[in-house]
Amino acid sequence: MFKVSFFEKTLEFEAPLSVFDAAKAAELVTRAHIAAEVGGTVVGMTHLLAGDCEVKLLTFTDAAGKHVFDHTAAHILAQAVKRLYPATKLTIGPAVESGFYYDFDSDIPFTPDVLAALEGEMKKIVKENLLIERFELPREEARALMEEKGEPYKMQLIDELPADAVISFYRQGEFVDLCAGPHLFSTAAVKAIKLTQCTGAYWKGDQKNKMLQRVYGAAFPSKEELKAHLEALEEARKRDHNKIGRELEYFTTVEEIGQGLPILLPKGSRVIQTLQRWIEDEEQKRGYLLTKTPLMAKRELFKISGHWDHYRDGMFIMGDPDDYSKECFALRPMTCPFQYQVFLNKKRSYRELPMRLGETSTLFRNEDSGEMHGLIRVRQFTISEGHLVLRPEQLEEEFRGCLELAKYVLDTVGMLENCTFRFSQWDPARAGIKYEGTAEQWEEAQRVMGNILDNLGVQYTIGIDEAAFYGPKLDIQYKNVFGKEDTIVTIQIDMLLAEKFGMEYVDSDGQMKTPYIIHRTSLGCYERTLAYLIELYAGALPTWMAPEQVRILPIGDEHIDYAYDVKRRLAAKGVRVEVDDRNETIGKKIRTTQLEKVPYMLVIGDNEMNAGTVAVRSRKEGDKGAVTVDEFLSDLLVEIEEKRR
RNA sequence: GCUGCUAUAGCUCAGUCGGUAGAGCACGUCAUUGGUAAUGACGAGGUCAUCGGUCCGAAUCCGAUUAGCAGCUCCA
Repeated sequence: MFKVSFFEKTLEFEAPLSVFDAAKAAELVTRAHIAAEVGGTVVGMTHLLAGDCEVKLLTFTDAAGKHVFDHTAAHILAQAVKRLYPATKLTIGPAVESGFYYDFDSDIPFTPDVLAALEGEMKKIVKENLLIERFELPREEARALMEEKGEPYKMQLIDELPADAVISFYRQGEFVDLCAGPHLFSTAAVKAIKLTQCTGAYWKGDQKNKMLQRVYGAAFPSKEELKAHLEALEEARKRDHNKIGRELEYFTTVEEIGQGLPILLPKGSRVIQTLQRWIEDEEQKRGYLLTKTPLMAKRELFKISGHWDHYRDGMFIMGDPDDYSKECFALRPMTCPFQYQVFLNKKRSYRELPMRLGETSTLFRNEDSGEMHGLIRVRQFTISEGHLVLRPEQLEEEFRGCLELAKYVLDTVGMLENCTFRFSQWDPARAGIKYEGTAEQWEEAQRVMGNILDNLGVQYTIGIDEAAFYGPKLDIQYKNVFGKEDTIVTIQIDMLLAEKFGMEYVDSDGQMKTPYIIHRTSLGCYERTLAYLIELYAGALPTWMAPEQVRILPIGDEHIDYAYDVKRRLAAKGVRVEVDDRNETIGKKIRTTQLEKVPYMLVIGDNEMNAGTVAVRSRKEGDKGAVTVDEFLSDLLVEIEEKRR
């Protein structure tokens, strides 16, 4: 006898039975139940229960249930590929957030036509209602089976499994795949499938390995859900900064200037200027000293910093890097070695620390040609850079200050809700290759940083092998409208570079000490942040940062002079305002294209003139009726000052 | 850098079998209309991304380059 608890009710059984049968006995199972969680492990409905356990039934709406569903969809894809292109070699095919993918090694390119054919074959497989069975084999037999099926990648995967691993397979019809599972009961539940794209991906994610063909897809229990998913994707595309950022004239690119070198048009420039002035002022309030350092330096500087050894491929170098009879310059990829010179300018006392240095810093990185993307990944960008030179006991307090500033800044622009924190650590296996310094130094820096993060109550994930070459980082990750993640802000502890540059201060006991350094940004890089703001607000930026805050619309020729008078009054207070007099007498037929991107519109006509007012139309609140210009202006200035969203 | 796709007017796109280029919107002029997504007429705009090849002839076929997109790898 054993007990199976379904939370709602508990039953007792004598003989082992499947989750499905147990749930059926409990009268809990429906068609929607596609998997289960038994004692915290996700299993299929055919999983045998033989002892006391707690069972939670899963549907597609549970993340774990969707995962099982998508994984089965990936197997159906692989089966379809093997039917239509038997020579294809299978590799791996997991479920991912956006659905699933499967990587294939095939000589035939999977063009859109091929994907359509595969989709058709997948539908057949679903109709065939193939039962999905799990079986386990000892290592040698597992290997032999994969050899017989002609699957070298699967053989390699088997060889790499730990000695005590259970080697399981799943069979559906004629198709067998090495897989840990779990899976659906049958192929029939996967009612709606869309193969979205085919791209390249390296085997095991290693650039040195063969490039495979990755087919992405999405699958749902019903056609309606698939349709809704595809429509949501379409909506996200409408917010794509790379599309609307160009349409709304924030930026453009020019073939002759080159990849990753966007032109910021007047609107984009104005937004960035607004952000930059705000950040510089905010940092000044918080005790930062402003610096302005060169955009380039001789190779010798980067040799000291270590960039020459660790970052040379990512730098733009002018001159022959190997000819030491001549000068060789490089554009700066980072600000650190330049800003350190500010500290090194004279002998420093402990009384001067913490020294907080801030700079709006333009950097140059020679990214690989396939990496560039709109304003998000570029070769020249400007960052709200800063370095804090500290006594050891100031580390925690200053780190907290940096984190508070970053959170305040991200919260103000509205991005904090979509942020997560990542504690980026080194990988000891790459010591001396990617990372400088000793294991002791790294362990110490990471211990200190871990303590600080825990003391501050920061919820973070750990990213192994995500550190900088000189130290661990706290990366603030931003998730965009497509669900893609990028680092927006980073705060790093550096125990190495101060020593390399000979940075020292005289401590209270008269001894020379090496300071700690925090590298940090507050708003990250302006171009990338602008891109995310455009997406976040679908181009309709909050008033305080909008490139055009007010548009004045005179109705009739006789009001044009007054419209310009109102414009002068607003502009004198720093308001970004335009008059639209292009259709001065058109009246009814005023073009309103893109007007929804401007926070306020002032309509000037006879009614308003008689009352000495303007008719205010707010993007957010609609028609606000007639108010005097002074009232409108004072409310507007308060809204801008408060940086309301 | 890698795999796949793409490039025709400022934008969105037609252009069949290889025979010297087309629409709508936008833009300009004139006329017309007094309140929030589209008045009418006329006009201007393209070395079909660039370079090379095949051909009597290339927007169209082939190759290279450049740029853009998706993904991989890398990264703020």
